[in-house]
Amino acid sequence: MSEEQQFTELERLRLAKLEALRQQGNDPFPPRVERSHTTAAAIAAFEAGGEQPLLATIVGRIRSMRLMGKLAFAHVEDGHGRLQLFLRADDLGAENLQHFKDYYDLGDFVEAQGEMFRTKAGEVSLNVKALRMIAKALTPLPAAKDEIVDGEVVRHATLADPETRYRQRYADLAVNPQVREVFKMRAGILRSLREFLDQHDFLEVETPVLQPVYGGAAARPFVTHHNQLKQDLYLRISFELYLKRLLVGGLERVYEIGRDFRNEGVDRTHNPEFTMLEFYMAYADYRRVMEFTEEMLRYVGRQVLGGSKLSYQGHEIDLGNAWPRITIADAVHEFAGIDISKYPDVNSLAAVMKDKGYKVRVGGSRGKLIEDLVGDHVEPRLIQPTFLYDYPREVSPLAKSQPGDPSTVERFEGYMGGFEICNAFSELNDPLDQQARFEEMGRSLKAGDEDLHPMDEDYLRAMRYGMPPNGGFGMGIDRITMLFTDQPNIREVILFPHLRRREDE
RNA sequence: GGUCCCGUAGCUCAAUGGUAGAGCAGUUGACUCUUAAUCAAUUGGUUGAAGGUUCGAGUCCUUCCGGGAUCACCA
Repeated sequence: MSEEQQFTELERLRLAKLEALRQQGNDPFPPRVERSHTTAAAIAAFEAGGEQPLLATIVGRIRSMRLMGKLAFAHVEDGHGRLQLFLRADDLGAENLQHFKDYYDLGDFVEAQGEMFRTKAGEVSLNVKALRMIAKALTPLPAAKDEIVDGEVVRHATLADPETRYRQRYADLAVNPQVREVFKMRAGILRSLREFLDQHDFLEVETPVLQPVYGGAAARPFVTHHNQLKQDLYLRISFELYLKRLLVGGLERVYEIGRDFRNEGVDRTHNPEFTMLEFYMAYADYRRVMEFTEEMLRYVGRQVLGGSKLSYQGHEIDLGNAWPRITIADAVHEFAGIDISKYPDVNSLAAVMKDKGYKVRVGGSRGKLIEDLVGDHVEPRLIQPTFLYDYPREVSPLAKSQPGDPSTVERFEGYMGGFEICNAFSELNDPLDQQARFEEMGRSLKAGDEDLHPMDEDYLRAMRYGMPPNGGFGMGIDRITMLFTDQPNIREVILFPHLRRREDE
């Protein structure tokens, strides 16, 4: 490909400047740089030191320029803030100022040395005595202007097209400071979850991503192949069955934070790969796990929000209170107007749903219909943190049955902001019951084929050695991050979300 | 996968079926306290792609590509 085709007109202009710098003996990408202060530290040191002389060498990216005859201003941004450069012919030398005007562009990384001072307009700035290019930007950043309104940087005409933002996240991050904040918050959430679990004697573990048998959730997997072993492998759809093997092995409290992969539709709350937290807690039941969940999210709120309140899409959500606990039966009764105890079989339930004008899936079990009722009529109403509990047995093959009610299991889901954020149960630890459930599930799935799950014989063998009673828990990190950062779309909290490949990639 | 909406300059956006434009960025010039600097001039387009209707298409139609919303799917 020729240079003409490879570069845009704007890029070719910058390429010429880069070449000119090289001709003059200035490496536009030097291997080492000097930095005495971050921009924020330089400003803080100047403010703290009264008006004492303060020499500083700062580095960063040029975000704005205002060029005059014998004077120029520029703002440089680094990871900590921004600092105005003041370049005056008298101090820098007329030739050096001209050099700056001729060869430096928005987006370039520079190293600037000088003395801190306050401009007539009152802004703490660096009176530059020496300036050096440390990384030339060939492509202009897709942003225009900064404005300071009440101390906040407002960026005008910035990159807004979601497709470009996701495909070129580097440009999005470089240009949209609020996007950087989302991912700092995400890191804070992960950090505080680990802190909380570590403080409660949990052991962080790592289990296989490539699995010979997938399980622990209902989803189609991605399939791959190991050449030497001549064996198909699946990217995990959950960690559950591996983590519970560890309880058999005597690890009482374990957790894993990692990636799950599900070969399903992509939408506002689903990405094919997503980050999950699962923990398993020996000798706890699902009620203990509910309390623990409340504590854990309260802790995260304190650490990353500094309190218990958050705002999600116009709703005020408070993590500080005990979460209301509603059985599935009561919730469906209240929000969908159906008393499911009166409809003990799939046909009668389907009939009453039809009477009420609700959509009824074909071939669904009674449990599946109840889940649909929850999804359509209950879930969207659960803005404040809420636990729904006691789920239908046939949609929960890994959960322990409710004593005295074989139709439900000890399972709960946590809801917030109108969607599901976590799923937990008193884990089934009876190997014979588990085998029966797998077989039952195998039969019902065989009818609809597609999602036929192979039975995990090794998991059953592990259970036969004896698994302590335990409570297990899973939570989508992406959705929690959506809530904490007030983002309506999961792609906004995933650095490089999955998009269809384009021809030019 | 179904339905609806969108794709115009590097970025943000205009343009009754009738000459493709503006602001910012860029380029040239002026300017020693600017901060969306200002002032003057100016470059930049296969309107996502390919067909079709029409005297004439950014605009209407078809197909395709990509994105968004929504539904379906996600025990």
